[in-house]
Amino acid sequence: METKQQTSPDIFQANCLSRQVLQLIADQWTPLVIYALEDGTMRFSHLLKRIDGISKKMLTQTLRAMERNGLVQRVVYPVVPPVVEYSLTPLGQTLLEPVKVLQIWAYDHLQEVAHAQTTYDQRDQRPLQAETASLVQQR
Amino acid sequence: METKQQTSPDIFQANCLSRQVLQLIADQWTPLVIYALEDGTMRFSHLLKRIDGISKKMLTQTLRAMERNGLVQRVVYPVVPPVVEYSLTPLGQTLLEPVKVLQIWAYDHLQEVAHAQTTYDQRDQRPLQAETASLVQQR
DNA sequence: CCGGATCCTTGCAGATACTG
DNA sequence: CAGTATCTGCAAGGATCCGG
Repeated sequence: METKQQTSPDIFQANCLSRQVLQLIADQWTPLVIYALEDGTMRFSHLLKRIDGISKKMLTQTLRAMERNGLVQRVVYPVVPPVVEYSLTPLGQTLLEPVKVLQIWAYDHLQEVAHAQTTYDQRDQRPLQAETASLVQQR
Repeated sequence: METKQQTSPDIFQANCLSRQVLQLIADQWTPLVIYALEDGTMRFSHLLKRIDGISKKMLTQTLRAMERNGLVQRVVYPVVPPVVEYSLTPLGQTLLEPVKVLQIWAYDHLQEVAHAQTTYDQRDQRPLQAETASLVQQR
């Protein structure tokens, strides 16, 4: 009972905290928002224009979650019309590097992924049976 | 005509290929599957047990997508009961490093995220107006 | 029995309209 | 301008059945 369940060292456990944290940033928009805020502060509407394809609702949702997780800071200026500015917190800035690593990977392997998809879609229904199947019979 | 629109250099464009590739791996389960296959080949049922919380359907779906993207190789042994083994392709192995970077970040910043969440949930409805608002009036 | 296809329910995401 | 509220459609995801 000395090792509490709450911080399972095994990321494959559902109750593992690092897994839960990982899932906070493993969604469609969070990496893009982080990347968009790299240069500094941005207004809501600017983010909305910058990140092509995101809806107002999704941006709000994503920013709220990120704010809750301490990744972005949200500052509201009580003027009319309202001005709301978002920026990365120091914690959020530490995510820039990991996110960039992912982005660079994506860029570097565009071709391979595209090629793999084409190949897969072509062979389509071909089963690709293993010719070494006989080896496994003795299981 | 050599530089087609399909490869927009700006990741903020929806038609940017690197963004589309990025979204292929930015989901709940793909990073975990990659991480689970680090050590080599695993059977479907083993993955299912190892990755706590994933459903059979989601695992199938995730593995199919990863196979299509060239990240994993799927080998079917036509025996009864069926044996299906999955392993990372060379391309998939190049993702191990980026995924690990993310996972390490998550582990390193557990506390900060948890603390930020607690703080956020406590102040809850407090608006946190900016006291520097007057500066902005002149916008 | 294992892997996965099929149904069916539920929650998520988009569109629109409205408020401060 | 920066959200919130409501409705609606679709797809994620769980439970169940099926083929081999």
